[in-house]
Amino acid sequence: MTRVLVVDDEPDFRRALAVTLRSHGYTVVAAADGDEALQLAAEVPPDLVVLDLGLPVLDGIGVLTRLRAWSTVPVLVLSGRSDSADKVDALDAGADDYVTKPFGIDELLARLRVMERRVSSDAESAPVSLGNVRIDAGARRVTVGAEEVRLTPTEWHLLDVFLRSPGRLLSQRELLAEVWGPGYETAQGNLRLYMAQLRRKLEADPSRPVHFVNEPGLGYRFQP
Amino acid sequence: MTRVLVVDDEPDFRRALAVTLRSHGYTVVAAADGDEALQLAAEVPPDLVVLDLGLPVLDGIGVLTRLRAWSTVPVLVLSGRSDSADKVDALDAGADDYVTKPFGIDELLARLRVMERRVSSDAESAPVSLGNVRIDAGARRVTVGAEEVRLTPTEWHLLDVFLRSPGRLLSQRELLAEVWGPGYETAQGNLRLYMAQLRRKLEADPSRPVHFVNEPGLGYRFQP
DNA sequence: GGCGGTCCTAACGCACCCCTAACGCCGCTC
DNA sequence: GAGCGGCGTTAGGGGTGCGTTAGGACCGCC
Repeated sequence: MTRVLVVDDEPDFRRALAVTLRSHGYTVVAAADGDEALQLAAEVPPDLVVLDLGLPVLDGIGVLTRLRAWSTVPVLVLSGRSDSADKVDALDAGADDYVTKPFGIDELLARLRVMERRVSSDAESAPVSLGNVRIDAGARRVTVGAEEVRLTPTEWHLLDVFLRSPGRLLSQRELLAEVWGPGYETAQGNLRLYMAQLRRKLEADPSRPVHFVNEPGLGYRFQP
Repeated sequence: MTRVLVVDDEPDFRRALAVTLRSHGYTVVAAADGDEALQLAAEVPPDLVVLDLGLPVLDGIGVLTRLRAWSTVPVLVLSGRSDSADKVDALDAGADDYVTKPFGIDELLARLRVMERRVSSDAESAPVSLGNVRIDAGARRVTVGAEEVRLTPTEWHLLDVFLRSPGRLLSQRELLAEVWGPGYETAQGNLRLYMAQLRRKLEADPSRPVHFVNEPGLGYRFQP
């Protein structure tokens, strides 16, 4: 299920858009202003973002800039202004698409499908096996041999990030920003703790990790 | 240099667009009809495609469909029709963006930059091969033959600088300033040390370097 | 109110990485 | 052939990052 974050300050418009998106199979999270949007995006990272430019206090470009500091989620910008300079500013600030109000809902849905294609082509979730450890991320289930192992929400969150980029080295900044949200990039002790937890539960010999390897000074790598 | 394939049947428009794109640093290949476009795309795969929908014989949607059979290159569709159904058709057929004529050239360029961002972020993980040594800077991973070689943070940092400018001679001042920061331009012993480390880990015969060559009195050169 | 579970902070060894210094070698200059 | 500067190599000490443990704060549930 694709999760969409809708950011717009007009309650009626926001609600109408949310209803339409839900009727087309999306899971919708709505925010009324920039701060709420950033907070929601950090707590439960969405798959797509629909962002209105005309927000009070923190405007759309501001939201986009701060979001892009740690996230690469596709963002579709909505705006009442069709001025070319506005479009260029938003697109160069990190937006993936720009639609001017009023717009046809069919076009918006089609453009969302384009962004969805890109996301889903990256993420494919099939069960992973490490020796006698089986990880089924979709079903939120881990079994070691015959017996089941329980993971806490934070452990799952961390494991998800690794499953998304197998073999790649993930810097501590990336991991911290992804799991604990932006602003927690300095809580390294936390990351060390949960890496130990994952290893204790998923590695055959936790003191000699094979699948969750640390590269000193760089970060951690998940080896399937 | 980003390669753009421009497909449009109107010679004047095609030429004008090509000139504009070239003046903004793109390498442009132009095609006047669908068959020529597909042939060119197959011969020398472009990084981006700008496709007019109103082509004779094989129309834009047809080109898009055949292209998508084997290529995932980003495609920006141009069209004189602003009808919502046309946009939906093109986007669902595999287009990444849809711009209606007449359009502001600034907007088109901004939208091309968006697609360019995506291509370059994917191509970030393009591994480099030196003999039986494989360097994947994106995944932070180096393998010599079958076994993996670990590099320290400073070694990676230094290697990154070389990978960014292959074949170019880099002065010691440049290297020192880039890796150790400005002010460390005199710590040449340091640089010699880490060059030795890189050679020991990446050269087949470290005492006779082939890829990391010193030019006495000048600096070092990376030969892929 | 008691209790199990989860999450976070702080502190302590230990290993490893980075830097400095010194020495031998080669090629260039005179 | 002697002197010199630049380069490659080795060894050792200081510092930092990592794994680990213990303890307390917070929340939901019985």
